[in-house]
Amino acid sequence: MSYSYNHPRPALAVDCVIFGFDHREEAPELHTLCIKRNIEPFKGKWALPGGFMRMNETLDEAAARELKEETGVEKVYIEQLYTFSAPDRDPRERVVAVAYFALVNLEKHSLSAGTDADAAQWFSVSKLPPLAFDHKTIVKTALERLRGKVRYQPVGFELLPDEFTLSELQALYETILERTFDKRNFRKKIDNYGLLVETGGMRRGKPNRAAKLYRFDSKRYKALEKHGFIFEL
Amino acid sequence: MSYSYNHPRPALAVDCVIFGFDHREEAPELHTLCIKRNIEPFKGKWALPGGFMRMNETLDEAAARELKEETGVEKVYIEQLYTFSAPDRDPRERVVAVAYFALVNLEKHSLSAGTDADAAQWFSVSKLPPLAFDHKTIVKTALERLRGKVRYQPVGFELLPDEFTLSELQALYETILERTFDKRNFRKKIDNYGLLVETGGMRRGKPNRAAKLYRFDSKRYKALEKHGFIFEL
DNA sequence: TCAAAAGTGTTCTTGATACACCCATGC
DNA sequence: GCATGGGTGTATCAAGAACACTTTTGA
Repeated sequence: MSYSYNHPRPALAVDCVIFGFDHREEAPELHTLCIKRNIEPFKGKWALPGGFMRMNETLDEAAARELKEETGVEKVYIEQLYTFSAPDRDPRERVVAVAYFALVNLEKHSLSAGTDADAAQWFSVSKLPPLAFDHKTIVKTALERLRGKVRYQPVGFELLPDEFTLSELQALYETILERTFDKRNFRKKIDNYGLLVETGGMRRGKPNRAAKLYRFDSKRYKALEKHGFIFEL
Repeated sequence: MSYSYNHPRPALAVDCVIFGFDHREEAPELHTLCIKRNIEPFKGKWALPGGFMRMNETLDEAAARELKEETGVEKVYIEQLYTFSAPDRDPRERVVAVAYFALVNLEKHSLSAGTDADAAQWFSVSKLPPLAFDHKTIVKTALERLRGKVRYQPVGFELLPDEFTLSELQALYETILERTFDKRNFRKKIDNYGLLVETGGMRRGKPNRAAKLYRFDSKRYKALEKHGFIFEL
């Protein structure tokens, strides 16, 4: 290969912050999927899944590929977050990392495909273990972005099962935004948008009244969005 | 230099979208500063200022450095935008570009330092010339980001002189958001935030009533921000 | 004295907030 | 039958929208 430009080249990595939400806990919380490194540097430490971009793929493709290879997660919401470039972020040489964040339904991805339990694990974001490289900073940045984004775009639904109850949705927003909502007002607001449809199913199994299940009407949202509609919570 | 990793390495460039606002036109508009390329590829075409990251600097530093070197612009608001990685975005070889956007006061930077008039030029964003590489996409992405950002963060002030009139501020928001505001309601809202202070000066010179000048109280904003205050327009 | 933009209040409508009780279910 | 969360309505308050005239200035 001959280079037309003659410049020093950093290695270029992608790293993924995968957010999952556990709505079944008493104290629901956001979780992040980490993998245990089995090579140096930081061998044995927890880190974000990631790897190096190939020369024939885009960063988006690299992020999706690494996500699948390292955690089995695929076909989920994923978005470029930020590019981290501190010269010493990798102890061995210059590596620039393009970070992504993904939103997944934790139930669907509760650890199975291609990873043994010791190699990948969900951590609640408030109890992260020490992470390799600058991955703690990356997670923090991702959290801030998620908090900002969730307020004016309906991305929260990506973290829930296809069918969910209004209480689950409310718990999700309360967790991410670190505040509480009045139940009646929350339901009223969601209702007004007309973006949820009852599926007919009910969430049973707990010793209390069964809850109606809803799904997010993304077709309707896309239609509204084109006419300048802005989801805001 | 010995490499610990053995991976193909793309060249890594930074490109800057510099936004300026001309409030003196009858039809005020956002402008972008472009430079004429004097090397291949795309020699003679207009392009965003930019260049390659060095191995001992961060991307932020590279962006600020290129901005200054190529346009003389320095000490302005600048923020990382997005990283572009289409494999064929540079016709010669793989170059990944980390895009930044800067907000400047157009009057202060109306082309002088270190650039001849043929080498750098402001274009209104609705009348951009054909741009090199994928720079058109980059400008489009920057515009979308600016539009989103301006609604909930007081970044618009970066585009105005230190002292500005309320009409200028209103024209700025109307231009960026492509809508109109009622003059009285706009002033009321801005007033309620208490983030503008009268400087005592007046904008004179036109055959109409002189307008009071204001400046943005960024100290007060930072204080409010810490208490969870959110600017929103 | 004229044209052009600055400046200013009130009414109405809409959305946000606050608040408390009955209902269905599994154990 | 009891503990647990599901589900609902109304009154008040604050913010947003609609709307028109007088003032100051330079030419």
